Amino acid sequence: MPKQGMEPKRRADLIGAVIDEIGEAGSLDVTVSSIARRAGMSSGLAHHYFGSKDQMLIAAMRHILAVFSQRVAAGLRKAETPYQRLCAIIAANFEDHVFDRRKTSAWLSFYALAQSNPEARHLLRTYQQRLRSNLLHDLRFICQQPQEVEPVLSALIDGVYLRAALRRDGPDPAAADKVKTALDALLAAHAPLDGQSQPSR
Amino acid sequence: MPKQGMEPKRRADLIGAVIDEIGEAGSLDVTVSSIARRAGMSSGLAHHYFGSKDQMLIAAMRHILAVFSQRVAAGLRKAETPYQRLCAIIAANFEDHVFDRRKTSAWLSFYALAQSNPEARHLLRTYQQRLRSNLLHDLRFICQQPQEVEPVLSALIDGVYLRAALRRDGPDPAAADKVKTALDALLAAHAPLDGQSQPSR
DNA sequence: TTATTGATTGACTCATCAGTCAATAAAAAC
DNA sequence: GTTTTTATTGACTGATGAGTCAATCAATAA
Repeated sequence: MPKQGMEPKRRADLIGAVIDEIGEAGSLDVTVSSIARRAGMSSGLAHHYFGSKDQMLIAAMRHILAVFSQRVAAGLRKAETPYQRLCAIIAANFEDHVFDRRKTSAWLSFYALAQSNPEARHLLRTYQQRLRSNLLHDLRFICQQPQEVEPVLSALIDGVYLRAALRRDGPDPAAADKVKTALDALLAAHAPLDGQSQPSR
Repeated sequence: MPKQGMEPKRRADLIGAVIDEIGEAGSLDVTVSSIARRAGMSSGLAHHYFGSKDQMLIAAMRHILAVFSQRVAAGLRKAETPYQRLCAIIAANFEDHVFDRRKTSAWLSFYALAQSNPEARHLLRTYQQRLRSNLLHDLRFICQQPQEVEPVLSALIDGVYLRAALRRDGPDPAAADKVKTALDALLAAHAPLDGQSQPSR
């Protein structure tokens, strides 16, 4: 069995297993053994590659974040106007790739983890900053007080995500629309710079 | 020492200690012994009164919720117009009584707990339903699509709370304002029934 | 006084689990 | 063919912690 170059595959398998286990258990109370078993290896090997359980959790969090970033980037590439770009960012949060039960469940647990684990907290902050700068970039074009609108939009995205994740019945098709409802209202209230960039469909 | 009628005080002390411990640890990984020690009694006694650790956690959650409800009710009593009532509901979420570090920290952990513990999930749902019906009651007076606006407002409150709680530096005075910003924008966009009930200050 | 009840302790049991380690096996390098 | 490197196992250790329980103690009721 022992072939060379196993490391990347094993790491990937373990990360997948971490997400599955957390998603299924609905908490971080999962054992290294169960994770390893699910990934088809011994607990010793899991430790061999990740060093500690915490490192596995962090790696899983980082992975979810990476997939998410990738989806945002893909969405942005297709968008043309600032308004479309904003919609793309919003949509990315609730896309099926991102919003599957295992991942949302894990994500909620990571919120809790961020309170006690500095590395997890740092990752969360990174996510938040990226979201903020993405939103601000486009808001500047179509809104007079981007600084006021951005925090509202960010919080709303997280709130809608949180609630949908807690409901636990898969992707909510209306989720992104709720955010857009608010976005439109906020844009209307915070006078756009001119008429052209309005909800250009 | 053994006096009669200790139960209510001991239960209250334990609940306080649970919140303190979770707040300090930033996670549900707190031991019954440490909770009991903080509350000034033995671990055996803690079990005597609550039966299990989970029951202590649930009791603490219920307590936080009860305090919150009470603060909402107090706020509502002082409000007169529907708009003022909405503001009171929003403000209650970020009041100092409610938004102290120990409690927000515990609350985040409860979000995670709700994923695996049915009783915790039920409590959360109760909170959400109460919030919804409170908001809807007043939105009906000053908004044409209360059904559309309510979920946005609810999610926004949770999102702002979540983010402020994660930041971990005490009450954020601007938190409630963020929600009100959105509320005003939403009200403006979803045409109020008439002119009178507008942001009547 | 005596019996009963509720409060209280802390030692004990039992289980769980993270992390270690020595041993093995296969591939690759020489 | 021998050596080195890497993958891999699973038994083991040490620690921790939830929940139990028998025993004690004091107040109250009889």
